[in-house]
Amino acid sequence: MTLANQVVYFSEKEQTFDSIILYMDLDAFFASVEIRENPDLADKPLVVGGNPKTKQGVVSTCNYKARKYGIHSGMPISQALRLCPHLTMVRGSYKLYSDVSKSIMNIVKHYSPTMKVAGNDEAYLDLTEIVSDYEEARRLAVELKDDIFATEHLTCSIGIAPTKILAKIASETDKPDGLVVVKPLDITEFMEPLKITIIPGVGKKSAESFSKKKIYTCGDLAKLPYQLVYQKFGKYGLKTWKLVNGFNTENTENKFVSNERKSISEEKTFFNRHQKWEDIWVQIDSSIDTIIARMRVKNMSFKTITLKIRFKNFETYTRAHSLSSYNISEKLVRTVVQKLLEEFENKKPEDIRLVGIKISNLRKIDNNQKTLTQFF
DNA sequence: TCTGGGGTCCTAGGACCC
DNA sequence: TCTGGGGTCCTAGGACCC
Repeated sequence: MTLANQVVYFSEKEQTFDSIILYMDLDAFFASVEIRENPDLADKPLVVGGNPKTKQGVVSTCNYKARKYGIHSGMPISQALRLCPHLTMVRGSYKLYSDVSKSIMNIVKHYSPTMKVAGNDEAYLDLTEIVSDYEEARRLAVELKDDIFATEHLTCSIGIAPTKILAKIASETDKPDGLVVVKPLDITEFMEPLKITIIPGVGKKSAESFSKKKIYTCGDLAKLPYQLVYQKFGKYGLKTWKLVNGFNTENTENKFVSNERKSISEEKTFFNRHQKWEDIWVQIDSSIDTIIARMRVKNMSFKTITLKIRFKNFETYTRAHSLSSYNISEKLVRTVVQKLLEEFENKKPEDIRLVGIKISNLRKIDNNQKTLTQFF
């Protein structure tokens, strides 16, 4: 299809903003909790994650002192140590983080009944029905920050804007302990100087392809004709173009509907690498156990099983099989995984770096239906 | 340089059906 | 001797997020 035939659709909804959204993000969450528990760490560059003894693994979170050295989430520990040899490392107390997170989300909940928790350390609040304007929203945000600090001694950054994505971007521009409000009429001016990578979803690869067209900031993208953007970067590019030009790219009707879980998975990396097939099967069985247990707690059933294998050269394969109907049997998972694994049985088990199991195509088990079948 | 773990979403090709 | 078109489901891989 040629470009001339392509229809680009701008709806009326995209031109209107009728919501006020607050986004809250806890600052360097895991690292901040560690510092709260052990104040001696406060003045040191600190990372949570990885194995301090073997220096394997990656950075999960780091404090702002560590970020000054160029350290960031996802960076290999060995590289972080090269950037900062006197780095302090802790393994992480994930149960504690989860408890603190729950406590904070409980506080946040008081500020609006329409809330969406997005991970351990972030949440969106719909303030549309709660406040009458952006100034009132700002005052509410200050209150929320004080509330969180008084209870949990942690700081957060807040963005307020007419959509979730803009509120998130707003919060990113003033960290830590920031508060940024972007009103509908200020969107394009606000976006213009920001780096294109500030947009959630624009990662390394997208930034690279944008830079080939001399696009580095949101303003660079905004200036281009949308036809060209669509041609070069496709659907996602066009959506990004609309965003930086101040269009509303969000579906306002169901923006706070909490979505059902789509998959449950577990994967494990072998670090010592002397495993035999037996050891790999021990790991697989244990993963199947936890996954099925989690599925049962959620009262769900599955249709698709996926095996993931990564070799030490980082070559990664996924093999999936879908059943003809929904199922809950762990035995069946094992049988299917066994079949899927056959393809790799001529490989050396010690060359395997990671195995993962995933169930997807999930469906809630209908309790009414269950009781009905008891009668018939 | 060495790359965790739990997720979501997107793309592209192929099978199959009407 | 030339093979439509739309929809749906499945698989594999990859980008990205926290």
